[in-house]
Amino acid sequence: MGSRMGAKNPREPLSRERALAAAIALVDAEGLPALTMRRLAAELGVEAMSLYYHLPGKEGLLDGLVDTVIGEIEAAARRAEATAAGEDWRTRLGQRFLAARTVMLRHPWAPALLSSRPTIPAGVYAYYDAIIATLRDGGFSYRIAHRALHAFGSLALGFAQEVFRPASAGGQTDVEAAEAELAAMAEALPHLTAMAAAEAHDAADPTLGWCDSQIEFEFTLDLLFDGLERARATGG
Amino acid sequence: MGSRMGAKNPREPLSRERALAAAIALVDAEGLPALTMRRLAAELGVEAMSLYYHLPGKEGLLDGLVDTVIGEIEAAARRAEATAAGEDWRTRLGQRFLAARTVMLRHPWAPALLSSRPTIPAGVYAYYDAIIATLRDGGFSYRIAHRALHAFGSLALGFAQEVFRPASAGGQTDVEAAEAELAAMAEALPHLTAMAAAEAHDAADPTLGWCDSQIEFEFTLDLLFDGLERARATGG
DNA sequence: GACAGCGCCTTACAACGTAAGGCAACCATA
DNA sequence: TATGGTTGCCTTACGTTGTAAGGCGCTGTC
Repeated sequence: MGSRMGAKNPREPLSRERALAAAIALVDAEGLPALTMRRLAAELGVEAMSLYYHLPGKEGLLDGLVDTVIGEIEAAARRAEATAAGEDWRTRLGQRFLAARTVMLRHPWAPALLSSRPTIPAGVYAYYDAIIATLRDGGFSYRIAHRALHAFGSLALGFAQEVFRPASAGGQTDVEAAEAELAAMAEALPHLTAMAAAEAHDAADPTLGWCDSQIEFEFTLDLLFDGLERARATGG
Repeated sequence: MGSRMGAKNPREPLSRERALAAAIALVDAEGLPALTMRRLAAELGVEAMSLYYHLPGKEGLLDGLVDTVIGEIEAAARRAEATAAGEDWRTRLGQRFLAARTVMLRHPWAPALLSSRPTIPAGVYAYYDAIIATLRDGGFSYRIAHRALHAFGSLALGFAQEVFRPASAGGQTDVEAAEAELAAMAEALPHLTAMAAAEAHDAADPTLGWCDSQIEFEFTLDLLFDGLERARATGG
């Protein structure tokens, strides 16, 4: 039972970075609710209170997670906009937003966490600053740039708006119940079910899981960009 | 100490409705974190466990809150669209969205609660169904209607995207610290501060609290509606 | 008048975040 | 080399949360 019995790697010394990395791994794997101080500590082979020497409480931990994600987004966006250097404003912005989206898809918990934070993380302001820069570069007034930011909304950070989420996401595969539910839905929500029927990309999938694809994201992007271009032309 | 000593109103008999009403009042007044089972029970002059006879746990309580808000939105939207009957699709939809927004402004906690729910509330589908109906009535294909729903995103439910939230919303009025922070910001975020300076509606307000007005909401609405109209014209 | 059950309460428990303090190992200094 | 402070982790304990289990009084019915 000697402490520090192992030869190499006698438990490397914990740190904010290690804690944050473990937290992200944990949340990626098991979702936000799984992230408790005790659980994270266990994941690091340590007791809960030990975390407090490297992190200012749970709130600070969450702030760290947010900052890390924003950092990833910022990095991805910068790369994306670098490869699109010289292009017009909309392809540059589009690349930026799509890059942000890939990060968000890697961390599905990020939107919920970000929007639950009591204050807007500092990194987000930097991100917005870059957007405004691109818009200004594209010949937009501050006024339209401002409104554009609002219009983009969470889209700018890569949030995918999932209109339809499977009603029972858990391993529920009660077929007859699902069919009954579907029938009831068809009566109560005629237009929605008609749309689903008309739009179902893969016809074999009755779970309404056909949304939130890249297509929708880019459609919205084009919609907004077109609108902004016209707003600029008519002089905002 | 006789129980039931009061003459009239000997504590009317609790019910799901009374509990939900009290919960909404509580959350309106003190925010979501204040809503605990014990606190809500106390507000009703009752013990915590008594709530479980009328509500299926806290999750069920939150579901009830969501349903209530969606109900308010639905009612307001129906009224709005009724007064706009006969108008074209965009004024009808616009009225609907603005009505939803007034409800959301009454319940600032609603967006956070709604987006934190693990499954989309049933009422939302009904709401979307009405939107699709209006779009179809306006001559849109299901495909564009589908994409329109995604493009609207949370806007359809009246969510106001607050790009800027006061960094320290608490009664922090440390003037010199705020000024120092502002100066640092001007250096780190030149475009954003320039925009803020150019856009500040009331010049005396340095807290960046000049966003998220009705104007921005309607601007985005017009942007999207214009775009959709053009998408319809070119045949989606 | 016995009895069923509704409505509320009491008690208790596990899990959470975290305050307070302890203890071993290190490191600089005298 | 002895010593005292600092660092890094642990132990214990507390208050708060949601809620399972069961008790107790009132009310209505046969």
